[in-house]
Amino acid sequence: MRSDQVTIKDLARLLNISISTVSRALRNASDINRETKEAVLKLAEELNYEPNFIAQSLVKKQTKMIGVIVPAIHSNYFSQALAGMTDVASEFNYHVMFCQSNETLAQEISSIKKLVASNVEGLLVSVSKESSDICEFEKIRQKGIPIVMYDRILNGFSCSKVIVDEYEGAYNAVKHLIRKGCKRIAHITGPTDLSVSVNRLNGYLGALKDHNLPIDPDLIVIAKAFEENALMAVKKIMLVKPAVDAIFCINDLSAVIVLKYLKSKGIKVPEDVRVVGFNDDPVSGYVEPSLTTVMQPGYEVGKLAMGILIDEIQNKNFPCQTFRLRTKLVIRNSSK
Amino acid sequence: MRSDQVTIKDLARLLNISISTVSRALRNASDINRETKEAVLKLAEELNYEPNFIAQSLVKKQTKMIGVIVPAIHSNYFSQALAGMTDVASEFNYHVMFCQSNETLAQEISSIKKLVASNVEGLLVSVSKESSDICEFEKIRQKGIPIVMYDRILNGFSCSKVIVDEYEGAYNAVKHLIRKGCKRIAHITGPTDLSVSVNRLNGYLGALKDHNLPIDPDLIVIAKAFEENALMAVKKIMLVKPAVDAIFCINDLSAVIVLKYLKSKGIKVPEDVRVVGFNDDPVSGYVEPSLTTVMQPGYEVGKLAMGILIDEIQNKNFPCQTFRLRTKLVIRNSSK
DNA sequence: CTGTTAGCGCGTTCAC
DNA sequence: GTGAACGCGCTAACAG
Repeated sequence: MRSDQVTIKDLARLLNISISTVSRALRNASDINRETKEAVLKLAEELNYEPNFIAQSLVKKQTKMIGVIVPAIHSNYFSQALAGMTDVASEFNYHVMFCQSNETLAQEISSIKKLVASNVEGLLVSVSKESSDICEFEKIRQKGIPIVMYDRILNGFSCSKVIVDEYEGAYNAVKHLIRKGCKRIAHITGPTDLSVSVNRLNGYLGALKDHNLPIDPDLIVIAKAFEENALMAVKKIMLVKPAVDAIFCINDLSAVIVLKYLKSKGIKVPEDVRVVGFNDDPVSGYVEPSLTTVMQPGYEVGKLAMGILIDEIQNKNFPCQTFRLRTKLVIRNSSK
Repeated sequence: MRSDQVTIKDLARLLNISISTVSRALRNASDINRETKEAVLKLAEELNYEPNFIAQSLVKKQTKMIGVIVPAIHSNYFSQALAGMTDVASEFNYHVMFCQSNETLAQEISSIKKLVASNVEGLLVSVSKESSDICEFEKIRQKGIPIVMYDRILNGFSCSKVIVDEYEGAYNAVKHLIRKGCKRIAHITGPTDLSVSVNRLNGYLGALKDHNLPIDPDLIVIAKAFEENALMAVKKIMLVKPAVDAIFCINDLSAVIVLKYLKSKGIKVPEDVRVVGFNDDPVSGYVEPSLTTVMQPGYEVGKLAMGILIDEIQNKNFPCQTFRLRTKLVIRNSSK
């Protein structure tokens, strides 16, 4: 912090008036002489006066800073969300400080502590894959710091939440496959305790059920670490008899691996097997054939979450609501 | 900011000692009785005391905050850099506040002003495609706020800089093609006033020259908006006689489009034409054939830039240096 | 070793 | 309308 900065004290001295008068003039208070006010403003302009944010924070007890926890910044989806957040924040004159949890609980906790110690006025968090304990978040709330969870939420924790309707997204993806005539639709899912997995799996199951298609447990394969286990999953799926005619994958990167494998085996997509992913990762537009996928509105999630949080900061005692944003099915060649 | 927070005042009152003694105990000062210190620490622990960062900032005149300007957060390269920055920052107990310029000068300037008004101790900036004026940055420097530029730098502005040796990266990519026996190597470049374009083009030219290959102007095609014009560029290139046997593209997304086009025309990669991209975007591992490309160490750029900036903040009058990080050629199937 | 005093830059009473 | 005085939570200089 530069020490040569002009302060209201300087202005007061130069104008031969008191500090508090300067303060009033600057803050556009009501009971102030027009002339003195203009004089102050003029001098402030000339001297390039800028209020000291830190000092203001100290006395007003508000930092205008919001902390954001992101599992992994390099994820396309989360960086979109972050973009939405920063856009809204700057609109309301808030700043965002963000930390990555890198999907570990330890980093998540230490990040939260750092942000809180920096006096953020609110917290936007998407929990790591390891997180399931709400007690750390309870502590924060007890300090009176509002929390809004986005995307990866903790069901046990009561706060406003912004999520994507993954159930509907998965449901529509599978419905699309059914409409295309698919009858043996496999699903590559993730760990059973991850909400992402559960929601998408349920959407898959719901669509099959609503269209009177039997549910074959052999067609549901767990890829524990998503794309890292997708190859094994697709191999397993392709051994099942009678043969599948579609594979709905938990995310795009898994789907890309599936596409590669099928191609290597001479299995034609979409003619023999249709494939659908989830996320609308940029990659899905580039693979061959291009990948049908479920678009999640990351930017909108970020915008909405930040909007809600700022609301909660400004009017305390906001009701906890859960907002569910809708996905969009992006149909490309892998399911045509 | 919560008002119910425990302060050193509370601790002092409860222990019947003075505020400054508490402060000393907490800060682990030398001249303090072991017993009183332990008593303070114990009570602080019990009451869950946490120092008020804002108050500390005000008196110590340091906010421990660093501002980062990123052209576009969703770019894989920049999000990597950001990750590197946050890692180093947290190691040194600094926080990062970041803003996107979205590649516009207006947003860049307003972001900088915001960050400065928030009393960041230093600035890490990668300029937008529109920026060429150094005067805004001069103003910041005059306030005594150190600036380090990374990746997209302004040559006219004197400060420490961290860049990637794109010339060498391009040179090595083309050299690799030459070693593979290519003799008619085309290049899809970008706008002539963009440093990215210039550096990579020069690397291309240098490699041809050093290997005594003629430079054919017909083989150098400008794709003004990179991938958006890549299709036109490759079409043009494929019309040239004698036919090309390799295409070196300014970035991966352009290269992917080139691959698609060649495939659609029944031209085999790498047998008929070899293709190389730039960036090592995740997409390059997924396309078919997988794409040879030049990896830029984004994470390292971020780490180094943040390290230098923190150094400059801590010891004023640091010499301005330019660090040039090396790229790595990632050889995949498109050039095998 | 400890307490007193004096700020950091600003907002907010309260008299005048 | 304006100024003096105080406080936000903390550090630092100085006595003792």
